Amino acid sequence: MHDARLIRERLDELREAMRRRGALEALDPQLDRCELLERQRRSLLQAVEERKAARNATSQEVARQKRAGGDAADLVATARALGEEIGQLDAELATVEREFDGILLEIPNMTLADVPAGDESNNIIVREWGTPRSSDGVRPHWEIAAAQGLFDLERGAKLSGSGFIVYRKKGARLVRALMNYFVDSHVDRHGYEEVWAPSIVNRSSMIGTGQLPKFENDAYRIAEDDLFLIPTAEVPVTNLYRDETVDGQLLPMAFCAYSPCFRREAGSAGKDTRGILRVHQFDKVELVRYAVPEDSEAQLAALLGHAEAMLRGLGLPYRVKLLAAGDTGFSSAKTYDLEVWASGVGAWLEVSSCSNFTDFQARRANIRFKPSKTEKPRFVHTVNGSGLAFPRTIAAILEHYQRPDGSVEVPEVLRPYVGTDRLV
RNA sequence: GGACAGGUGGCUGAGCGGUUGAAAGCACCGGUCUCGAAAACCGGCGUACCCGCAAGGGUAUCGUGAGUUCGAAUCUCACCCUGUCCGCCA
Repeated sequence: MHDARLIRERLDELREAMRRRGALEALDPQLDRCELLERQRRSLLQAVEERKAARNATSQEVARQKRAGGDAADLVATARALGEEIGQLDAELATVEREFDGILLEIPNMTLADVPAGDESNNIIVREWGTPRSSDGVRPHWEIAAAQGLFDLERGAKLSGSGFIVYRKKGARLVRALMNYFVDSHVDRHGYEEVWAPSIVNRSSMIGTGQLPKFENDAYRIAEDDLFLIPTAEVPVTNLYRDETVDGQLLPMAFCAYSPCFRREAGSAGKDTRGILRVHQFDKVELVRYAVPEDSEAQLAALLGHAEAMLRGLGLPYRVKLLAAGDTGFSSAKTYDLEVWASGVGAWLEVSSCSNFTDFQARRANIRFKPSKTEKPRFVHTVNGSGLAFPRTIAAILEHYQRPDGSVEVPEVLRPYVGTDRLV
């Protein structure tokens, strides 16, 4: 969420930011409306506060006179009249604020200066690592998996519906291996605090990180309790310090959490849905960092490096893509996608999305820090990214490491976890 | 799920419906003292928003939301959360 002052003082800047996202046309009427509401809000606020001040003074006078044994009937009448006015003005103010906040909650973050403007055709490949394997003679992961019995899509569909997978045998083992390899690496080598958080969160948490209110349809909701299945561990982990002020000396803070992720993927049927590329439930290890504003870009670079280290460790060729403003997520100010090369599918698959959210989430979730004993609290910057998402990583492994005999070589770093050097 | 108890400022902890933004203590900040520190003493010390160039002024805030009242931390209702006990259970 943006600072309401932005609407009053830097609306042009906000407009330009929306233009860079290609969202200005859609949002311009809302911004105009916001500007009007902001003015109305202030004038109503002044009017109502003036009357409240008068009422407070009158009430004090009533108290004084009653103590003196007097009759304050006329004062009480004045105060009551003020009270009625206040009631009306307060109601108007509430209406204006509700609409204002409603709009503000649905305006995306402003991207940083070095993010290219425009749609995804303006994305920039920042770097590539490794040598993509030729697709010649490489079978797609779903064929290999079927041959080896690694996952069971049919029975997943029977249990839950399409888009739910049952991993079996070495497939299941591979999931567990990735979980341990990723978490161990980030905790032991990259200095993250290990976190194991709830997979179900409340509405406030979802608003805090920006999933709500705009994207409620994308989440699984437990209506009875108004709770949501998390689409990523980013939600519970970022919200750990919601409505808190942390000691500035503790920044940066770094958290690493494995979690299942649940996504309705409403409206995305048919898009990259083959095999395990887009499913309703998958597993992911998430990295989250809290930073001092001046340091958030450095923290993003560090986090990106930690995610990249996983792909290098696995020996999977990948590239780093800086997303253009129009391709950058709602809450993000800057995002790098990590894409792994899947030779069987013949495509680059997104396995991580590393973002700097600046103070956008912190303002929503009210996460602040005190720079020093004497300074006022400021909003932290939040940074996060996958390190990594499992299904596409598994797809890439199966394809990159497949051998002519149909078996799959287990990446060196996973062998201790998988227990073998070949999936047969 | 049931029965009690309780939610006050960074912490502990007072608070007859009327100068209570809220006693007191601790913590913290500034100062005096000291070679320095501690102790002692003096002063300060929440947050958000509005008006104002500023000085300053105003409003709100005692779990959340409604309500009663001229006036609510104090009364009423609903909800949320915490603790204890019972039930159930991996």
